[in-house]
Amino acid sequence: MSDAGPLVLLIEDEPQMRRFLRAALESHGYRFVEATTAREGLAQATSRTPDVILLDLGLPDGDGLDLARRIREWTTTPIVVISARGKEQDKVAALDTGADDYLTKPFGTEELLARLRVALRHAARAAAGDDPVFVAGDLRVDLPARRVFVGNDEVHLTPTEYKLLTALVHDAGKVLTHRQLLRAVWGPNAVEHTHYLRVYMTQLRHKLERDPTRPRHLQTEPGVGYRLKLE
Amino acid sequence: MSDAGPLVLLIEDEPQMRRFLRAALESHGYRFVEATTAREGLAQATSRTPDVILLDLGLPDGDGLDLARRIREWTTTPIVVISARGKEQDKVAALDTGADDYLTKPFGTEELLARLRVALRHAARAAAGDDPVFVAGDLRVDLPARRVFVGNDEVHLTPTEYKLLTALVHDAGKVLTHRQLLRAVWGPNAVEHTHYLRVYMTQLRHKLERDPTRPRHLQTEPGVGYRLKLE
DNA sequence: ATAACTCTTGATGAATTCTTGATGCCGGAG
DNA sequence: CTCCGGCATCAAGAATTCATCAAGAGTTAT
Repeated sequence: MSDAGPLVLLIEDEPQMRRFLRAALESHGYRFVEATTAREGLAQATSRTPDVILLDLGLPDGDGLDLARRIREWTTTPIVVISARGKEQDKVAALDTGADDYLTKPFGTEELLARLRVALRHAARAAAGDDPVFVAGDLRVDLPARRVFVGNDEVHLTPTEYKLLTALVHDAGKVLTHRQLLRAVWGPNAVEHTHYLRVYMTQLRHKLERDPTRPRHLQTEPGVGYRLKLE
Repeated sequence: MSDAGPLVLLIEDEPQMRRFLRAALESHGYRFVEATTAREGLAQATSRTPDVILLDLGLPDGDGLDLARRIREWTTTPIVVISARGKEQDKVAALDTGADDYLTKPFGTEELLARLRVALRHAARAAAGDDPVFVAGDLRVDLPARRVFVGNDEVHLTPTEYKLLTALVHDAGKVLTHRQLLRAVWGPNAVEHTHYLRVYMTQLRHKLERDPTRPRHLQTEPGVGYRLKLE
């Protein structure tokens, strides 16, 4: 966080609300970027890496929740949702999707700013060691771009392969049990299908390891699970 | 990762609201402690180290905000404020004092629970960085990552070896009887198979001790059991 | 509708781990 | 001094868990 003020990404399509928010932020030393669609919002989130994201759920293209989910795939940047819908169900859905706070319109400037401060407080505390690009040896996983490289070559992963890899990246260095991985990739109902894991680990190794027989990154912990080796 | 459910400290004096919250939490697998005064709340916060604190601002003795401030002096445990006062000014004051969320009465059970989940998510992420690691001399056991080091070298343990070691770590310094260890590792049916213990203690010593003949960590208590020496 | 890609599932040999018995050591008791 | 019980160690077969190949089912894109 530079001394130029925290950077807020504002994803909002209504011009009136945008003007209101712009005024509130500007007068309090925040820098901000704007986006008026979900697509644009996602692009800005990846390219500008804001300190906090202010997201209106009622966007013209696609669901705001979907956007939140997409963003949460690779970053923990706080998302503060603002919405006209005040139903409890809406709040629960947004918060469980990964939003960190939920404000119902209309709301006061001061409350908005206070909740933004809370979000930034959290972000500051969590910021240490939160690199959206994982690197270990010749392996590089770019979460925001959803791309994977070995050396200089990009490798294509299927959706399942990628999910498995991100699960490992998320707790890189730690041992993840079979159950943990299965739950993360195939959902809570597949917790017993250990065989899936074996098949996909072999495929991942064939794509990511120089010598799949002697894995340097994707290590198996016999009787326990797997882990992604750091360094 | 205890499966007993997160521990909530509930600081609330109104009996009716307390009953409501108790029901909401209980039916969702939370454990909780209660306090009805600020003084008691502070005491519980320090002694029980809850995962999240649910704080009503309208306490009989002293200001709830004061309590929040006192708690924030030494811990970042999430504080979710619930209050009858819905003025913007109140919210701002609470949030800036260190509260992580602010709910105005009346509120729905589902929203409360969702916001609790958010708070716990934050706490979990904040805690993820620093693993509680057991250390004794050159022996280091990182339980969350399931990794064991001797000096700077990581050693690989089989599931059974690791279970045995964690049983000893769990009561480090104390003597564990043969029966206790056998029950912990092999289950209640193997309580007689003392031989298992000998075999695995030998293996553990070979992996963890500089000189397996003269163990510095894994000490045998003749006729009783074994213990992991602290230091 | 077709083709290309992805996921699921079964079969098989390889690798690791667990169990079990045999053997030797040491100190105390007879 | 010798025997005995508790302990440590070694090693081999049994049991479990893994890696890998391949084929058919299911999906998605064109």
